[in-house]
Amino acid sequence: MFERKGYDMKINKELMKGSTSILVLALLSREDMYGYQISRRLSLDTGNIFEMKEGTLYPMLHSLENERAVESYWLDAENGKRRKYYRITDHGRKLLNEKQHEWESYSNAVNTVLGGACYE
Amino acid sequence: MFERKGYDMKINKELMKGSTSILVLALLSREDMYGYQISRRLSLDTGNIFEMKEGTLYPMLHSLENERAVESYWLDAENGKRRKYYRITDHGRKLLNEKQHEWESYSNAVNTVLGGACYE
DNA sequence: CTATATACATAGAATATCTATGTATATAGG
DNA sequence: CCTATATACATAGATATTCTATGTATATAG
Repeated sequence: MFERKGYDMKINKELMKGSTSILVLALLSREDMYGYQISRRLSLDTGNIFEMKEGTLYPMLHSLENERAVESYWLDAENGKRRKYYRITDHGRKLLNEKQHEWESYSNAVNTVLGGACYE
Repeated sequence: MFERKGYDMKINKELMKGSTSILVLALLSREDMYGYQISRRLSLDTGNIFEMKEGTLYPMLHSLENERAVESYWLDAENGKRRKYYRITDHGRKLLNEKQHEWESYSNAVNTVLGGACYE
């Protein structure tokens, strides 16, 4: 995660904590997706800023399912692979909405503090 | 941390991870401060969104000092207490600058993904 | 036939923050 | 007078999240 190709941009992995599930829920709010697709889409949408590893993504999808924020179903792809699709639930949408408000409060607060920073 | 008074707004504590040191460095970039003052200021500046606990703040100040991002010195206050002030170093300012760029990339990426979210 | 991409999954390591606790002094309230 | 609260520093251990490493399996490209 956080290995930008070109000019080895490295973002502190810890920044990611707590917001990964928001990202996944946001993607699923638009369309059903399967795990591998989610990880690809995240890299694509963010110019490789986020590269969510499978060791992070799959356990998270399972725990989102446990808390009834998403539901899953299997489909066979034309390429011969089995794909486990995830669909967001009403509860999941509510959760996403809450998390988005949290994120706004949080990022505004960080920007407020950083806004006063002095570099020399 | 993250207990907003009025309408028990609770922000996922995990969101904080990785950005706490940026906040501390940003405050110190403007003026020397002591630990207790930093924790108060953070609460004040962010409307109680951030309430950095002492168990988080003091160890972090120590590790920032270990990596030479800050320096400390003791002063006696007029109220009879001893205060350990922290001063940011040149290295610390460089670090702050880098971390701020990381934060921008990161928050832009999150906003990009959230921007496409659909709530019903 | 071997490497790579796709596709799912789990166990254990690493790390950051929190909770809980400790010390000590000053001040306000009962 | 005594106790609670605020100030001010500090550390040990619990908790939680993500990462690393590894595993399975199939299809396709070279």
